Amino acid sequence: MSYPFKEIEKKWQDIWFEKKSFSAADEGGKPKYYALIEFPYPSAEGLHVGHPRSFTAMDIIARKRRMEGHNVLFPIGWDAFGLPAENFAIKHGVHPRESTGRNVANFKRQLKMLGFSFDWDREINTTDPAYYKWTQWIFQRLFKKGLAYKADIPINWCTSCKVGLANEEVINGTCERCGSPVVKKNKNQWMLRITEYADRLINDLDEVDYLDKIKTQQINWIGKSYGAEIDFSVSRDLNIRVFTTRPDTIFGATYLVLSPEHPMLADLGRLISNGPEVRNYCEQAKYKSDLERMDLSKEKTGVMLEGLGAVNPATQEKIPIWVSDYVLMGYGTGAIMAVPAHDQRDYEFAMKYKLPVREVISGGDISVEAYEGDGLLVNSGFLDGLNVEKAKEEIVAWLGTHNLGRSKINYKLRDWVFSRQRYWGEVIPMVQCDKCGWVPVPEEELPVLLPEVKSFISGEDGKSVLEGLTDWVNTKCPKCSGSAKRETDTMPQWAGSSWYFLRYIDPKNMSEFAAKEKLDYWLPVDWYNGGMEHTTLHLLYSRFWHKFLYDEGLVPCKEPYKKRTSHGMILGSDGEKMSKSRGNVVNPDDIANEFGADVFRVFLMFIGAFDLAVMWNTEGLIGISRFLNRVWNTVEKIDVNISLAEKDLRLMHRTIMIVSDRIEKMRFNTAVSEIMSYTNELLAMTAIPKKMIEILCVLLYPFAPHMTSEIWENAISKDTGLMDQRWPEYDSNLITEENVTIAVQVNGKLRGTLDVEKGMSQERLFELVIGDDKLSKYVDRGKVKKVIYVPDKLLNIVAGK
RNA sequence: GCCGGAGUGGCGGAAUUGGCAGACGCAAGGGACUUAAAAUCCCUCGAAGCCUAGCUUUGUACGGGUUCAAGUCCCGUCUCCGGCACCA
Repeated sequence: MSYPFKEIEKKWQDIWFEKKSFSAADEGGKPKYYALIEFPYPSAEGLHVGHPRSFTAMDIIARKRRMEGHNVLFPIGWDAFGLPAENFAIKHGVHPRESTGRNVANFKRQLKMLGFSFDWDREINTTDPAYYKWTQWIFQRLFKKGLAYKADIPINWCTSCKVGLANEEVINGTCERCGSPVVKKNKNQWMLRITEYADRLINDLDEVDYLDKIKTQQINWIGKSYGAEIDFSVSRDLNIRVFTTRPDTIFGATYLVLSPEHPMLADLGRLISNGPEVRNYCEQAKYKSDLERMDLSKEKTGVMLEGLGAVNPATQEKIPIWVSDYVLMGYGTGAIMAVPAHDQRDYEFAMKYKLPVREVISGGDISVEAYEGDGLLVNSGFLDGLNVEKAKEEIVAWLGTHNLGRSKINYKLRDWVFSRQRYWGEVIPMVQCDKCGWVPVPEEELPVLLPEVKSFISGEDGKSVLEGLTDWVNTKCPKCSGSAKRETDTMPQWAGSSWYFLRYIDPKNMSEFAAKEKLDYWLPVDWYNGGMEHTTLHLLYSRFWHKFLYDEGLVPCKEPYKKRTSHGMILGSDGEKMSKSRGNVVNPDDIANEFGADVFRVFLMFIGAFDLAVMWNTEGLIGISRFLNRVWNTVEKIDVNISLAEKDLRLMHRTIMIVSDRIEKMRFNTAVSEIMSYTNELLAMTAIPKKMIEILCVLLYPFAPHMTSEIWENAISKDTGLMDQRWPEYDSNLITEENVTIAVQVNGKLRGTLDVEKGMSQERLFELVIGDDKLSKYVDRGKVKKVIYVPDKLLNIVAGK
């Protein structure tokens, strides 16, 4: 008979909710512990099974920490601004506030149904004016410190969403959300100077405990590289400045290449004989989508600036200047010195346009491909005979003394495009005055509320909904009271999520984003788990904001998250990403209804290694369901009169050790299998000492809190609740068996096992082998060359033939 | 192309630092209980072979190597997944 999970789960959820069992106090004698999961976007589809995978994991940590005597903060909220709600509004005319509200209610129901130990008193919502007031406030502080600025730059423009995208939202030249091609478009945008923090975002990774691959991703995304800027003279008063990481190859620089967007092209136009051709090429580059421009397989294209040349400062040779879209304006200086012998991209370009290739590093075969490795310098004047590293130093010094160049560090990381031409986001709290320029809306007027609108459809020309609200847009300058216009761009979804973990600390504070004493108490986040897909952008952005707030003296620590882990995705049973169109979506409601929340939770932890992607397979649920029923049935065998035998103690302590360890290492699948084995052992007994059931309840409680709480109440104690129990410590004297099984090998081959007492000597063991009927036949005593003994584990007898 | 990660029975997956490969679970087969079924419980379960109470050989993507001993370490190859991608 299966246990009545419906009643039990409802009962305990009500108790927890009514008693506020998981509300965190902002002080107290206990050590604090801040466990964080990524707050979800409340989509119309409801909870994805990937959410409870992460939530259950951190819920296990949170519940275990409470039992270990910590004051635990485990909060939840809603990252509720964003495109889907707005797209829904465009389609159905429903205000995003309304649809978002509905979705939040549904998510809440689902999360409660799964029994997560969230502190519901601290629930936050990024679309709540009381929340976004502070998002706007932080933006203004960034502005006041010169870290937010407007720039007229080519942005990524999604042709379908009609919205500017951050570089990070462009996937292979297409829009991350809708997959449409992305083109360049000039737009005056708010930018955040994240590049100013690039070094600190790399260096401070030393202080935190993130998975190595997460650190690597952060470092690679920032993309720091060391090189030099070098000036190539074009005419008496014109220089082209290039950035290169290989200044050592300067003697092999046989031409220069400018990006089609390079500002200098306007000036150079007058000096060249093929101006129209060049202009035409640049125009075309502009209208190419990123998809086309980034297609690596395509042949490189370019146009030479005819009648013009630059002087290679090392060789004094006059070399041609080209324009090509393989050089990007957004990196370095937007101009390069091309060294075809030692850069594959330059090599391909030189081959196509029959440009000279000059070897300056020996070691490769430049008739086949560019050689990018190390070697001795040749054809390089005073650098000849040096290796690459030494030559770099020499040439940079030489360029410096002749005032032709200097060493320079560059980053792949660009400043953060912070503007969106959208309705459903935080209004950027700025006003533009003809006289005073950009002026922040006075702090006491924050938040700038998102105005009500009738239609959510943006203009054909990419004009946003807010731009159409003339009454709202026209306002007075806070400084001079002259006529001024409000900013109509809104913030990206990354804004609200860049600081939400701070608001949890003091969610209802009306006068500050969070009180200092509370921040001092709770920060940093002790453990933050989330999806691998957020380990570059969200993590980088929120670290950037946090560092800024630290510089402002508003938070007590440099890094927001002490420890960061990531869970793998849950794929459909077909091994594909779950999606409506594939029809492979699993609805948590169905699972909870049929099997119960506890089975669902334990199953999610059992399904596979936590950090790897797993396929959903419904069959496995039956195994977990049986397991929990078996646990439920253990109480029938409780015998309060029998005491613990030594072997029971050993089993218990071993299990405590392994389960504790596996939880901390997030190897939940093996923690569960260990509890299963323990349960199997218990059920094999004719009578079970009560203590052993107690331990079973405690160890399983973080995974299956409802049913273990019920068992505890029914069979262990009515007075003290399970959640108030102490997480057990193990006795290291009791974790090993007294008797051990030794694997006996002859010449590395397993020939049998021997059960002996612990700590037996090699000599005695060897005699036992010789005396053993089954084993002795493999060993010819006279021919034994060597015996290898791993105490209490293995004996390997090496013998000649 | 570059940077990560993975490849183990019919399936999901175990195997702290090299030390009994296949824990735990699913599926399957057999048995008990039952009028029957479901549920539950017990047994078997990588492959091949043989003189079949057992024994032998073989086996962790593929090919080499190191070692008394390799799923684990080293070299090379293939496949899959994730991230980045003309970043000079």
